[in-house]
Amino acid sequence: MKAGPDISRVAALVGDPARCNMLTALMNGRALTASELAQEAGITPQTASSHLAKLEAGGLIEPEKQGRHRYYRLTDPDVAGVLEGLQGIAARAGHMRVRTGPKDPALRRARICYDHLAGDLGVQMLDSMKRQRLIRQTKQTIELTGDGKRFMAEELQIDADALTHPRRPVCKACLDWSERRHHLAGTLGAALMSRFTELKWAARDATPGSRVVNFTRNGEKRFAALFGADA
Amino acid sequence: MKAGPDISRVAALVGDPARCNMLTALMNGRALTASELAQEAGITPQTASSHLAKLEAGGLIEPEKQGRHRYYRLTDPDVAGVLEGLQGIAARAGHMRVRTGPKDPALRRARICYDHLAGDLGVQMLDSMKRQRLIRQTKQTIELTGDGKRFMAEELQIDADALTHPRRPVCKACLDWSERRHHLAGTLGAALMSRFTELKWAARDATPGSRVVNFTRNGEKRFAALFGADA
DNA sequence: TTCATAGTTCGATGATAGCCGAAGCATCGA
DNA sequence: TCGATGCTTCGGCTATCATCGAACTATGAA
Repeated sequence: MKAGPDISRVAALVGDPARCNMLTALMNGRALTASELAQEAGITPQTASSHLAKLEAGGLIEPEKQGRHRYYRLTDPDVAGVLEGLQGIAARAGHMRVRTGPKDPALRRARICYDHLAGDLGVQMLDSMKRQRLIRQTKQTIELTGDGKRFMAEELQIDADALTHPRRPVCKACLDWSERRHHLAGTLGAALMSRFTELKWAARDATPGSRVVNFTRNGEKRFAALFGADA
Repeated sequence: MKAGPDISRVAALVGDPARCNMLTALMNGRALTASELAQEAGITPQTASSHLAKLEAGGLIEPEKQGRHRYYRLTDPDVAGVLEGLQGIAARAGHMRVRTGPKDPALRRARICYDHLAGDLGVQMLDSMKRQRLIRQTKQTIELTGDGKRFMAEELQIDADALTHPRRPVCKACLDWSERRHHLAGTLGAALMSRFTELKWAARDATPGSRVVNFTRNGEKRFAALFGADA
């Protein structure tokens, strides 16, 4: 028996399916209202209120009052990091949630994972980048090559050297749950996603809280030209 | 309701106090028998057996049969990483375990966290570096100063400019659970640890899987000269 | 003021899951 | 072969906690 932070209390908070759904819904970084979170978790507002109070007391989420709404967001990127870590472990153990309701092909195809592109297209992009030797990935490391830097600058006007960040790696392999393979996270992953948005190749779905990313017809073509299966 | 890795199942495993005690006991990297873990968690062997089966099914621990004993260890450094992350969040929220009795003082004093120094000495080092203005840390950022670069080059023959890595920041503040304060991670943290090893100031404990770091008498003196409380 | 919406508090209920005693395997030593 | 030890399975007890209906507070709109 050792002294230390009481992990189990925090973990128990995440351990309830309803609360976990709420947290997962917040992983895209946006703040959601209590009602939205209740719906997301499939529970009544009363129950949600109780859960939200517990999550707040546990330091996992922070409220922000705005009019008669109460917006909640994850306290901290560290919280999102732990949740991602749990996702990785769960995926490896083969514990996937059973899909209920209509399966959402749009969500499988392209969605936001925190701030970068995930889903079929996200995985496809990283695959293509490796095939084109823009990114080199070994078992332990993943990094942008010289070719990759040039490519980012010429094709997408992204200055890779400007992406270094003290608390975040430029490239990070993020396990994609729908594909069970990696897609690209890190500051480069985020930069790519925001460039796609700026170029109006893609936009986040208008539905509040949705993580779906819709590509325009033109955007899909330009994306395929750079990162298509034959590129 | 979305599909995805079932975080809540994994989190619920950690969320039970008894199981959490077991996992914490395994965090030093050593493998323990079922009985030892039962005692560690303060429960009977029957109950422990049930918990261990669940943890194994959840992919958090792995058994190794040896005679009539069954040794368990954490599946993976990733698991330890998630546990450390949870510890950080719990510590920040002020949720500390009440049970005291520092069973492994060596682990508290100096241990490996991934590839860098953690524990009392790790925290002390970062503190000292900030006091000497080798590192500047704001709420959001942490970076090496000019003085810091010179110090690294002159005192430890570490070329800070060579430490830039596409996937990893040079400096990163990592929350230390035993001290509830930050220690230094990132490529610089790793470089320092490997330099200490090269200089034979410190070595990882010989026990397989152990995370304890043992400083030599001379190493401790040299370390204190650079990063001591009065330096 | 009056109504509507967002959110919370309270109390009762019911299911889940941790817990242990007892008994059952499996392995080791003699 | 026998007994001792380590561990697991089974069954029943109990406590916890998620859940919802109903009632309450607070903000905003008409």
